[in-house]
Amino acid sequence: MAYAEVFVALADPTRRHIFEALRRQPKTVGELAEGQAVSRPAVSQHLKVLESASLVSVEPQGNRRLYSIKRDGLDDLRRYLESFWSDALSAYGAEIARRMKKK
Amino acid sequence: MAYAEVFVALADPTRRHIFEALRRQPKTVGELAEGQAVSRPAVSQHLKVLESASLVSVEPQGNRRLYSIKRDGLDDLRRYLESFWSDALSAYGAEIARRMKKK
DNA sequence: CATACAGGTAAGCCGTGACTTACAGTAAGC
DNA sequence: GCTTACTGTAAGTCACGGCTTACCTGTATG
Repeated sequence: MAYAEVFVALADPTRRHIFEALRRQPKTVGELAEGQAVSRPAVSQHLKVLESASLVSVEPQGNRRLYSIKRDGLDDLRRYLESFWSDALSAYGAEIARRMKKK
Repeated sequence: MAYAEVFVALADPTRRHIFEALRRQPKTVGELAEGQAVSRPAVSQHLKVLESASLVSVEPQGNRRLYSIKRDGLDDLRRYLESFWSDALSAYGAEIARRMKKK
């Protein structure tokens, strides 16, 4: 059920921006806040949500905290989508079969 | 950018329930409302959101309206995830290379 | 036709969440 | 040690979204 948290986390535009800013390389909170339209505390709060959704991880480095994308954070969501895909396929097959019967 | 709407649409638990209720077969609004904890108008409003996110489609049948899952509705989201996956892979490769260099 | 049924829409309430400012804590530099 | 960066947390504001009730529309049915 972890995909539920992922949906909520990535539904917010600001949070997606932050998440995508981490695609290239890890960044500190200050660096992340520069690229965003909101204040630094707001970024901190968003990072908290992203972290509890297992989408990012932190590594304290002295004074600052380096955030980076958690590589397997999207796996649950991916599996969720896969299951829908197979369902859609089978439904598609059923529809085909139904139409062939009709003819 | 259609994945943004999908994130928002599926971030709500009730909306996910409705969406998943349509996995098996198409249903009318009344049938959907039975399986949910909320009122029928609420279901209608959720269906509106799901429809504008291209996740479901409607087919009026006389008195009632039959909702069904739109098969390619999750494609944009899927592609979005794929791009992250390749990014994560390359980042992983870079990390490996970095560590090998260090040794 | 008139009545009932199925569903979309309007209006209003209310909780939640995103944001800001202000404050607290910890590491670094002089 | 004292000050200066870097960050997390508290408190409070405000808008938005999800829900309900009430109402309106259109289709079937007697």
